[in-house]
Amino acid sequence: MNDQPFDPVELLGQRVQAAIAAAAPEAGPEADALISPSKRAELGDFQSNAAMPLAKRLGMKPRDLAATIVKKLDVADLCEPVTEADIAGPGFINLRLKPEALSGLLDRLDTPDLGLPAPAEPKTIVVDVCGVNLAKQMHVGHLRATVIGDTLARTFERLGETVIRQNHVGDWGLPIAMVTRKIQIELNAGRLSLESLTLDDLDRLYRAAQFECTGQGKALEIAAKYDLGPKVDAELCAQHEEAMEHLEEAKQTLVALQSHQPDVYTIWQRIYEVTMGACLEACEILHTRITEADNAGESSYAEELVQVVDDLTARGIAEEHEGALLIRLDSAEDGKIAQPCLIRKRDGGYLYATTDLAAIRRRVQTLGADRVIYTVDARQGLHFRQVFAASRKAEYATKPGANGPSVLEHAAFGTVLGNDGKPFKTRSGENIRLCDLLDEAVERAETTVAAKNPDLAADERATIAKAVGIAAIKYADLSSERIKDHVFHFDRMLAFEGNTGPYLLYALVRTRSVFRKAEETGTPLDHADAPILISEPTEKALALELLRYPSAVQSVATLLEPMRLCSYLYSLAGAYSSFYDACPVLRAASDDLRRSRLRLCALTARVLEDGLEVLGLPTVERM
RNA sequence: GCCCCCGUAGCUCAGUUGGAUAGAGCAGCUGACUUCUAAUCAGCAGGUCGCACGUUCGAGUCGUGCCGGGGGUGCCA
Repeated sequence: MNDQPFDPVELLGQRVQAAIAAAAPEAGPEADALISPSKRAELGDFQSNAAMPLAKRLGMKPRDLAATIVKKLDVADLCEPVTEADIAGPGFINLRLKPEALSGLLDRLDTPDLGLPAPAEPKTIVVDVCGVNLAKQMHVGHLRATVIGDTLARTFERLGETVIRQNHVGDWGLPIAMVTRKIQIELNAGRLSLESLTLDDLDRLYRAAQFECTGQGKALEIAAKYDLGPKVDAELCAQHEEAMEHLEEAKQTLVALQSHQPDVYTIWQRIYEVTMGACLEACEILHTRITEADNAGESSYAEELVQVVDDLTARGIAEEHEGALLIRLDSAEDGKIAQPCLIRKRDGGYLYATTDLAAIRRRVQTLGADRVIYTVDARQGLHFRQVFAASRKAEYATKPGANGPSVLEHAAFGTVLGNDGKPFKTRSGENIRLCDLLDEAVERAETTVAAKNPDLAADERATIAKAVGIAAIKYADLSSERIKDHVFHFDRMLAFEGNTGPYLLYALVRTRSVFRKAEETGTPLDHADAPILISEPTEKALALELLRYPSAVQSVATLLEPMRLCSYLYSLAGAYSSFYDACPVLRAASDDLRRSRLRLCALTARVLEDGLEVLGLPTVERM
């Protein structure tokens, strides 16, 4: 009974398609009806643009074809009569829904799943999120990888797919060995204790270790390049030798780490604990569903790298070049890539591409991914093109028994900029700690909440501020196109006006407050099965907006653009605000009208709630 | 050098596979609160869609070439 589409675009699409088939059989069954919401509300609710491209293809006059389509069109149950007068411009066909048809469609949307039924055969989607590194503070880049990744994962969960989040923690390799060694030295010198180790300690020591082991090498190169003289060279050479010694020790530490030698491994475990503790705390504060269970760090692939490289060598996928091992991609069918994918260094060490190949193998072949999505900085673009092509060449991207490779996608995001248009950093060029950023957002939100609503008790105000601050910061990240750089601007995201998280939270609060008020005043609330009456323009606009919800969620999944849902919810919130302003609900002219409007409010509330849940924004009852 | 991304109102951003008069918000201006939360709504003003050709009945959207900004580029991750 509910198998008919409720989405007017789909429904009218079927009818127009049938009309096209009757009007121009030679067009073929694949002819698209090209239905979209009308650009000009005064001309109709929906329009079909099908006649123009089709007429071109068939060598007909578009208006003539449109006239024939209109003649064959059977939409009497849905639309106001469609005549030649509804053909406009070069051949647009304007369609206007009958009010009772519109309320019928809303009835069909108003089900527990809100028009998004679970698929018969769920797909398995792996989403790579977070991208944290051991011993380093999280910053705005991690914010994007975490927030966008989690929202994409939530979207697929909402659509009923099987979702596996993977936190590919950078927890292995030489840089980690360097900091491990550094901490070992500090411990032995009594300057540090494992018990009281903090992420700030780690962050500081990580950079110190980097500097010790590599810092001077670059300086020497520069000195040589600009010929700074023998004294500078000698000085730097001495330091360089020292760095080489440090590096050598770090390599030994790496070997010790790889063989799980207890004294070193214990330190590594503690580093892991401290870093991941902070990371998971941030994930929780950010209202994501990322947990410890999603951890699948580089260290978890350590044992697999030898197998992978042996396998690739044995099958001739990888070849040796000047002592290094690489996979050539310049003849690959799926996009030639000039730069080969390097999987083993001359010194025998593995690279991050090696780990990523092992990760694709596990994700597709063991976890069974039909689609793997990487929410990672756009600057990694070439790397992922290489790794994706290499894994397809090696058939690691193909599920056992499958015909072709699973879909591998880099959901690339741009850089977060400061007000000056340069990457978002402190004046001295340091990364700003994510936890400080979140604290500041919540603090600022609390100030505003206190100003707007001074009557709130302190604890409720704190709860609201937390939700508003986090919603603001997340929404700012989700509401523009992923690939574009975006400017981080506290005042704008927390302004509570315009296209912001707080505005959406407020819209939801307003839908809820109607029901609270109704209860307070003893107004009857029996609206569940009330017939929806569409009379006022703002009611109609709201109804049309509500019907777009399922396709908005779908488009996030297709395009991997949470912005689609943000725009939709913003537009829905706007439609609701206009409706709320123009149409009295509790004081409506009749009981029927009040019940109809209450039902519209309830449906709006459910769609808003559901949409905010998909985005992963926390909500509140009052603001 | 080669490759990728971005360029739309003063600012921040939308603009579905090419469709009607390029849309929001902020800032500016004008109205609306003894009223279901004004954190709102209704309206005004604001544009050489980086530039130039091309394809098309039709280009912000597709193609080519420039200009400007950013990023990447086989032994870091």
